[in-house]
Amino acid sequence: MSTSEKTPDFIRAIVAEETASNKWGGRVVTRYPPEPNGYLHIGHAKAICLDFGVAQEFGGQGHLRFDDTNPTKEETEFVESIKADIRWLGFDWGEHLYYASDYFEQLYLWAVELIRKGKAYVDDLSMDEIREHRGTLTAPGRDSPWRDRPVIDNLDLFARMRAGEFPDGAKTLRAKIDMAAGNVNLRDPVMYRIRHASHHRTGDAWCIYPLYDWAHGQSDSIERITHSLCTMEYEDHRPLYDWYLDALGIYHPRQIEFARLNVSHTVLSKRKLLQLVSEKIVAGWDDPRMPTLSGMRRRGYPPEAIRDFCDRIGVGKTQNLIELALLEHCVREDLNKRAPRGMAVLHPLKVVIENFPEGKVEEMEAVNNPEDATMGARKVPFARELWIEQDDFREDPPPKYFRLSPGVEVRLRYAYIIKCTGVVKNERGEVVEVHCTYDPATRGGTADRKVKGTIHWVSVQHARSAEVRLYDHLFLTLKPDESEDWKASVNPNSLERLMNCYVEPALANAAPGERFQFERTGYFCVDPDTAPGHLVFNRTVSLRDAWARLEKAETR
RNA sequence: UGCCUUGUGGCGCAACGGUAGCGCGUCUGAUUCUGAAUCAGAAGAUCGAGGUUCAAAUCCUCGCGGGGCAACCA
Repeated sequence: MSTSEKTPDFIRAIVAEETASNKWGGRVVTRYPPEPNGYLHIGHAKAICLDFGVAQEFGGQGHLRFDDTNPTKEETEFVESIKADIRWLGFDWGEHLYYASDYFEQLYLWAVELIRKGKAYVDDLSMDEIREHRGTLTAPGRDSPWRDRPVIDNLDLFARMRAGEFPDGAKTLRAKIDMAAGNVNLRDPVMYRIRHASHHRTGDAWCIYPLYDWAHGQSDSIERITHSLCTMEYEDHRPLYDWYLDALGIYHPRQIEFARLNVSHTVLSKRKLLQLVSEKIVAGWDDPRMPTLSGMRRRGYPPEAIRDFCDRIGVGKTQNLIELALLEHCVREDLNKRAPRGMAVLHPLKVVIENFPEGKVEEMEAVNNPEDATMGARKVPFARELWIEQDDFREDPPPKYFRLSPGVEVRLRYAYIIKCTGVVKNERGEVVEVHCTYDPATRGGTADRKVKGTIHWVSVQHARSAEVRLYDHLFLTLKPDESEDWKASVNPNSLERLMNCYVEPALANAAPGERFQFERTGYFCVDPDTAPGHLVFNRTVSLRDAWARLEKAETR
């Protein structure tokens, strides 16, 4: 609904315009082209939502194409995780699953064609020599001594490169463009390198592999992509993208670049993410603190919320830093209307209701989701001894504290109004038990007596114990990336494991992946570490907490 | 001292020569058996200087500032 009223971003505007002018014969075809060398993260989600979203909105088709041109870095494991993550996000490539490696033969033929046209040559320069000849950002490069090798020799040498006659790095195939170009990408870019390495899909069929620039545009062309959307760092590559297609005279898609996503309090570079995992700063790629899709899934972020987020951040060309708070807002908004409620006590404190008969149990009716009546209600057992949150009792309450304290009344959610009559302390003077009396006339729903506070609880004898993992920002700083020593700002308290929590019995059989709102504390998701007799919940995101703000403001 | 790109509230995105608007965040207040949600309201912006024009965020100059690019990575 919101999208229909929103003015389209510049990419959708271009697509709409070109659709209106029938530039592409009524087709809209996009592609998401990951390299299978790592896990997908929220930044990739932006690109995926854009690529598949645009195709969907214009009645076109989105392709998934693995850009697998570098056998030394890519693995099947990543292919599978990427497919799973994209499906989980909610997108479908239908029949259109492709691999750049499927096009190796065609690419080879086209390379031969460029050689014949005098637009490519075999170079004997070493990697270092090529770099040296390339010049610098401000100084032009120099031609390779092999640049004017006769076509016939180039043809012969290139065939022998493919045949495996030369060792790794001995020769390359280069496009003959302009060693003095201001755009460094145009200084005779390498098209093929020799790598005697086996590829995750083509095995040992090849020992020469195309580079990104040579593979990408031609793959787009083969698939008859209309709009090839990529991030800004490829902007300087567009002239080369266009050059190859024009030199070949084949179908020519339009490349459009947009700014990649940056999110506060985290890092989104594959290298850094890998470091977090390999240095065991986090538990793995799917650690709930990670900005990976697998991490967010485990944490309990719904795919709908992530898509909504990608929708709201927009698409532009300027450098951006999206506040994590926006993502959290999207998660809360989605979960608020869908997550069933439950009561759980994270930091337990025992309450004894002195005038409630020992051994007596009452069943209280609790609404499953006040936002959605169709989700029904459940029974919650109530007895003489209860667990409440330590934060919900203060022996010496500060001003505006609406919860339990000596002589003060609060409502127990869905149950009775109770009044604190006294406390029991241990030898260290800490309150270990709170004594109360209840008013039988105030049972859930009946009495309309006003009390300032309502707190949640769990019956001691019916409680199930659980482990709860609380997460905070992985980094303390807004832009950890900015610092050379980015790991210094890792939040030492980003994970807090509470081993001694109690949840209401209705939650006893929750299955991994199920999401709940624990009333007054936050949204939680059952972790796969859950085993029979051992419940584990991840806090997806806390509820907004006006009291915490107030208290924080007072302290300052 | 090359090439490409970009400057609108704290953050992100609109306004395409005609009253600068939206979302998040922040702050009030109402309401509430979740200090949640919801509702109402507030504060807060066009990088600078010149021009063109009745009128400029928008067009033109000149400054200043961000980002990217020199793998046989993608």
